[in-house]
Amino acid sequence: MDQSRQDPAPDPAVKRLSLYLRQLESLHRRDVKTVSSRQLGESLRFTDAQVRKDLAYFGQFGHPGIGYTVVELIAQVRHILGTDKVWNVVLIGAGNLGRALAAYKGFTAKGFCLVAVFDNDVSKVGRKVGSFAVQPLAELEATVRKHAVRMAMMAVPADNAQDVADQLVTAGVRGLLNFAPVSISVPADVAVNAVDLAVQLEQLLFQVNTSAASKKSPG
Amino acid sequence: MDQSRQDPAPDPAVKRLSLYLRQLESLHRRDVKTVSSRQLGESLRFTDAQVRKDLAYFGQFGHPGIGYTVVELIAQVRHILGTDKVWNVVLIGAGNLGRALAAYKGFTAKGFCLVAVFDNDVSKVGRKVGSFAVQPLAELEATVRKHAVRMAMMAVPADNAQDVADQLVTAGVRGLLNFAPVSISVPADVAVNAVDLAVQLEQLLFQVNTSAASKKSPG
DNA sequence: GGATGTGAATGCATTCACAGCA
DNA sequence: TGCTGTGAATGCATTCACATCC
Repeated sequence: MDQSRQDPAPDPAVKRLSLYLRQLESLHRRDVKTVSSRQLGESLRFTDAQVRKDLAYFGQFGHPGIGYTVVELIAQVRHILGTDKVWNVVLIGAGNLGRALAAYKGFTAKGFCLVAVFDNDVSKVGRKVGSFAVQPLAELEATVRKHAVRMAMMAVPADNAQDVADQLVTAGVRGLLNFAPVSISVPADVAVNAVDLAVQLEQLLFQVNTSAASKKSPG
Repeated sequence: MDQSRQDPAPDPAVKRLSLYLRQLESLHRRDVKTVSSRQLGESLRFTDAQVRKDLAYFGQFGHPGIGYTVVELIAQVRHILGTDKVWNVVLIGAGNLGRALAAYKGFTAKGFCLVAVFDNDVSKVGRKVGSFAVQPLAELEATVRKHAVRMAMMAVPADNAQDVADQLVTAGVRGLLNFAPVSISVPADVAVNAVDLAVQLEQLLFQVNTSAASKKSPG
């Protein structure tokens, strides 16, 4: 299906790929035509060797003596990540965070398309979130099938998270972006990516207090 | 200042510490008294050795033959992370995401205290976000000083992020939790932790498409 | 000269395996 | 027996350094 597979492609490299893409898109908006591995890495605080090796896992995209041409590399990275196509997603949870996610422009800019919003709270069902009427979870499976949804964002209370995850898996969703502050269990063929806002702040606090600062998590 | 420092404490271990704490608090709510390294790690998909080594970086908290006593370990981990004290934070950005963050209960549950909300958009200044009237950034420095604020959450547009970061640093803030989809530059003694929602979804997509699934980022 | 791609070397994190204690 | 704490061994990611090409 894809071109030049070699090694299994290390997981940390994939995480950085998204950040490279973000930089590249920024360069493109500023009409920059080519970029070197050093330039691409510097604002992210990655070494040039790191950038080259990461990209080389997926193919040979550079031009010796020149660097990488921005539009070309953008296309390649999008293809690798899969964002050269549009993917439908659903959102579970119409609380404060859920509504913010529904309104977030960044998702559509990356090619994701929200197709429905769900919540089991009867006081929320039927209310509008953006252009969507909140649906009960009973309608999840039908919507997932109809729109070929493979990913869901979960912005639900901790107590409901496992239950909601189970329903999503049953409905056929293959990837969960979990904002609830609990770890959830899913079958091995389902992917989970967790974003715990309080944990992020907690980790920042540790960095601040040890004042080692200016280390990991660039962005 | 703190008890048993040995090695510089590996960064990945610190990231997991927050997750251990989350599990421990959950166990405590269920009245569980003691927990083994195996039990503590299993729902997070960490090995028992990993858990023991991580905790051992900070001291000797366990009881051979028994495990760790939950309340004891909670206190220790909170002390290590610094969440045994209350920390004041400010929020910049009163858009959709900002308002969701302001309302998020998870922060106060961890001991963080939001003390002010800022935005430079004149249409937002003065409006209420929760119990806070949105202030202009001109008032940032005074508020930071008054409440001894060391950390800020940035939920601002990408174009303003660097400018806002600069102002926060000038005002004396030492840690930034950045939700804007750009990398920002700060002095070496300031910590940045970035949360890019679109990047999270992008990385989930890759996992789903390679269907290797069920790997990293537990939670 | 300037830049990529990549084997080799380094460094770091995880896992193993076991001594020691309850 | 059950479990921790920890040196030693393993495995993996990053960095180095250089052959190669524009």
